[in-house]
Amino acid sequence: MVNPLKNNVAAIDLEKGLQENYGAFFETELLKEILKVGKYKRLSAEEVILDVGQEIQYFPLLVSGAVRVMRYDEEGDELLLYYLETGDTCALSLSCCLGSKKSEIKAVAEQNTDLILIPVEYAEIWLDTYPGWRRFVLDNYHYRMNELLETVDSLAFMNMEERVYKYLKDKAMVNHSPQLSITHQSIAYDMHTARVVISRVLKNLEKSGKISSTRNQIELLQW
DNA sequence: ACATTAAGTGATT
DNA sequence: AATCACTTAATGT
Repeated sequence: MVNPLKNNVAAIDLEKGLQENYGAFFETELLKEILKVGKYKRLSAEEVILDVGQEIQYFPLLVSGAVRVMRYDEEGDELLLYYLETGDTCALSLSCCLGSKKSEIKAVAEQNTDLILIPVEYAEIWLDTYPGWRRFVLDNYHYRMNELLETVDSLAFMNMEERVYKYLKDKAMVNHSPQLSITHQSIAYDMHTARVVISRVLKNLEKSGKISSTRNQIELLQW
């Protein structure tokens, strides 16, 4: 049985979240359609939204929070690709759905996150019917591509210390706080390297006054 | 008090 | 920059 009260609350959240974050870009008709077919969803931190090999059924619109998008191999070694923040969507989702392919990535909630889920069949049709939607999807594609290039650049051209520092800055950015609750091990995981390497690099960053750190806690002193 | 987990270090490749 | 082997420090029960 669906609880009508709970449903009602979700409906209000959906409308509010939609208006605040997307009201400016989308046509009124489109907003109405989204209200009709979109589903509101709350994710708690570290909840897995999508995993490799999963069929993509929904197109996500971030309303609050952040999502990290990562790649991993057979041995479970991971690499962080980029974050999605409020007002973003995962453009990869669309390219996947169009070819009805399975997901190439894993998406995990970085914090508690609210999103609106659009069934893919609508997302595809709207490309033709709403210029605002098309613009939004293409822009997002562009942003994600740029972030991916940034990640590739950091892998190819930056040394470990620069990479770790960038990682910390990005993380502070999406979490809106220079204080990060994180272990050396989990950084190593995200950056696909060994914990000892991270520990040593962090020590250097600390010596040069860029961060301060204690167990499970790193603070960026300038960013 | 003891076990577990996080972080630091020297030596080697 | 990665790996090994080990130590030390912080924390949970």
